[in-house]
Amino acid sequence: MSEMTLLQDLQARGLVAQMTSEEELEKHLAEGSVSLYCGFDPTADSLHIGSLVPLLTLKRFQEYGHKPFALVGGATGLIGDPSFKAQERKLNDDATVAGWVEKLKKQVSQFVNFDSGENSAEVVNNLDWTQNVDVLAFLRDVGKHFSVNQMIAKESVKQRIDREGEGISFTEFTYMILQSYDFQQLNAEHGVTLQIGGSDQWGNITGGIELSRRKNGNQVFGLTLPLITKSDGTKFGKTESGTIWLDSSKTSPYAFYQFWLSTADADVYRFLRYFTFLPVAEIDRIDEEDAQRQGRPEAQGVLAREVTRLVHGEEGLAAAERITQALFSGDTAALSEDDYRQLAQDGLPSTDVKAAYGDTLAETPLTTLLVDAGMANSGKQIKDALQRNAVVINGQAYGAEDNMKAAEIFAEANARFGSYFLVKVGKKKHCLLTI
RNA sequence: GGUGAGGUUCCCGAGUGGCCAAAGGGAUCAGACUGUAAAUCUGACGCGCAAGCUUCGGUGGUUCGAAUCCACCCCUCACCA
Repeated sequence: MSEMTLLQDLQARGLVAQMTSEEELEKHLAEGSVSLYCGFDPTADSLHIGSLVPLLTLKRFQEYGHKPFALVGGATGLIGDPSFKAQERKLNDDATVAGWVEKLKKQVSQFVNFDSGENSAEVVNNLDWTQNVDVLAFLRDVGKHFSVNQMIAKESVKQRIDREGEGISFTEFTYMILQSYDFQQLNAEHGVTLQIGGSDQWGNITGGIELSRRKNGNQVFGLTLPLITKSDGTKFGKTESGTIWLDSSKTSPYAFYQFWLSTADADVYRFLRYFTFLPVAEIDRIDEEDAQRQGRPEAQGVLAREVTRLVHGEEGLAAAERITQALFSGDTAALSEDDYRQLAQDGLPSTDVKAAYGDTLAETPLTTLLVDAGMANSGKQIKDALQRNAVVINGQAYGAEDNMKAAEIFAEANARFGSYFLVKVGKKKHCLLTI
């Protein structure tokens, strides 16, 4: 890491979408430790990888000596951010949101350091300063600073206002004011002078800058991160099996690792810049070397390792690599009994066939059994796979005629070490069945 | 409150009495080719191994037969007040 400033590093990584006055921000950051914040709204019981860039960016700031505040939106999560959302969203009830807040607090805490003296991180909840504000006071003291004319001109709500067939409720429309109030409060109470967020947050951030200037008389700054896009135009962070969560009980380290490993070539070097702490020069070197080499690039492996380590630690990474090695090396016969036991513990989906079906195993079609095991969404998919010899159990491929032969297939004689069956459907889906 | 437009299978979107489990596209899954890529080609794609079963906002009705017609209700949007 040479003489690069934080901003230069962020820019080299493509991590800056917009910011307020580059020169002044650069100067401000050079003056000493800056307190900054980023908000995370509880919309589920875990964050997903969409929040990873902001989380890692907080960490990047902290590594440069700044003090990060992770804000969990106990209040804003009750309202719902309309920014660039096509539709009005359903409200979640208080208790649910409160539960999510607690989980997010823990999750967010993994990424920043709470024990680094002066610039130790803090976690705050905007419910703390909003729940007791009374409506009239809010309207008079805060609302008065916002012009509806300006608010409806914001790009982030434009499509909801202009577009045929959609609309926006007053509740969601007010979201921007709440977020602005957060910034102003954090500025007043904790000396926070910078807010970062996704590029969709720009409108909300500038609102807070304006409010801090008017109410606190302080100049504060904003910086947004780019929307993560994929070259094929599909949405980042989703796979066939759903969202990639940061919580290991929702997305296992193995599945997480696999997600990154399957990053498209066209995206992988960009993602290395976004999601890892590897120096940009190092990433460029990997890019060049991959370009020279025939066959499989190295970048996906590096990306998967780095990000899995950041989110799930060395242990999670080791588990993910163990499973990957076992399943994709092609040599599953070489696995020891201990290895099989380890696979299940490491997060390879597993089912106890005997416990689940017992005597009815003989009448259970493979289609049902494998759907239950989570290998497909419907029996049709398994049927299709069977017809194409894509169902492989302990190295043996089965066809459509074997559909009703579960009892024979899962006989003890066929099991590895008397109880394990490694099932593969297609090229990438695996699970462990035991008897 | 008034007027108008709508609510179709994961998404978009056709379908206005039988030929509709419902066109087309996207997404997704599987196969070939590969690098656990991309692109391309092939097949699948409501549920069910199958016989068969259940869908077109909801409820009732008309009809031999309804996603399609009628009534009421719910929801969304736009404009007007």
